[in-house]
Amino acid sequence: MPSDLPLNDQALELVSRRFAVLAEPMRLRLVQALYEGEQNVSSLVEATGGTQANISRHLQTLTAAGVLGRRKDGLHVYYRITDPTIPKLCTLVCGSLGKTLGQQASHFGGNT
Amino acid sequence: MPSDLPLNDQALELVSRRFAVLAEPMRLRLVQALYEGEQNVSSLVEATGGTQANISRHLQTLTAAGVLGRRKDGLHVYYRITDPTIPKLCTLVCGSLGKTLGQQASHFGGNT
DNA sequence: CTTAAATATAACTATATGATTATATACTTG
DNA sequence: CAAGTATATAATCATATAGTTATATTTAAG
Repeated sequence: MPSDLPLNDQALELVSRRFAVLAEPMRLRLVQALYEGEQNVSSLVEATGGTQANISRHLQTLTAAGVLGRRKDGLHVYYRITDPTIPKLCTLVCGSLGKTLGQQASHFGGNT
Repeated sequence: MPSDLPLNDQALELVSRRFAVLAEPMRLRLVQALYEGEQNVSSLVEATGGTQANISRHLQTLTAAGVLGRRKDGLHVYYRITDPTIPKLCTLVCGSLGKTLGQQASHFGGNT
């Protein structure tokens, strides 16, 4: 827990950038696909339905932000989630949206 | 906790939009300022150092997203945090960044 | 060394949005 | 109703970035 609020300008910039990384549907799709474990780029392209170039760019964004890690094995490059807070963040947001939207969002709350 | 992953396209859109709302330093500054309790626009303008028009726009964005609530009292409009997950989200991100950045981020971890 | 496959990068376009300036709206007081 | 204050909105500009297409890089195999 941050001990001395308010955060200074640099800190706010970093926090907002972290949120921005998660503010794209395709990147969330990639993160989701990696919940089960590491996957190479081709698998992720197939899993997400994106183009190879676009997926590669998003993977780089996620990796640069420290969200994902990269492992190279021959021709293939495997990505994995390295920041353990990512699933927690997504879960928190899903829960919040589930409450806000109520039954319209059956994919969030699991409160059937 | 989401019971049936992966989230569909609409859900991903909503989650990413929620993250996007928090992906701006000025909006985080507003949220921070409201940690202590509700404040009117003038106070928030002063607290954040922004212009009145810009603050008003950001407050509208945050309110439309369900992050803030609005209460009108005469000439003044008071905003408050209504989504209890917001502080938790920020705390999670701060903690994560604190670990990643180490001592460079004395404003995150409070680990002095 | 050549070919092929997996991944990354560059160049470009389109779109979204943050900041600013000016103006409008809403409310209070006299 | 007139004047003043608090807040919101409109119009505009500048910038960031997601997606696409084409090409480059890396590695393995023959």
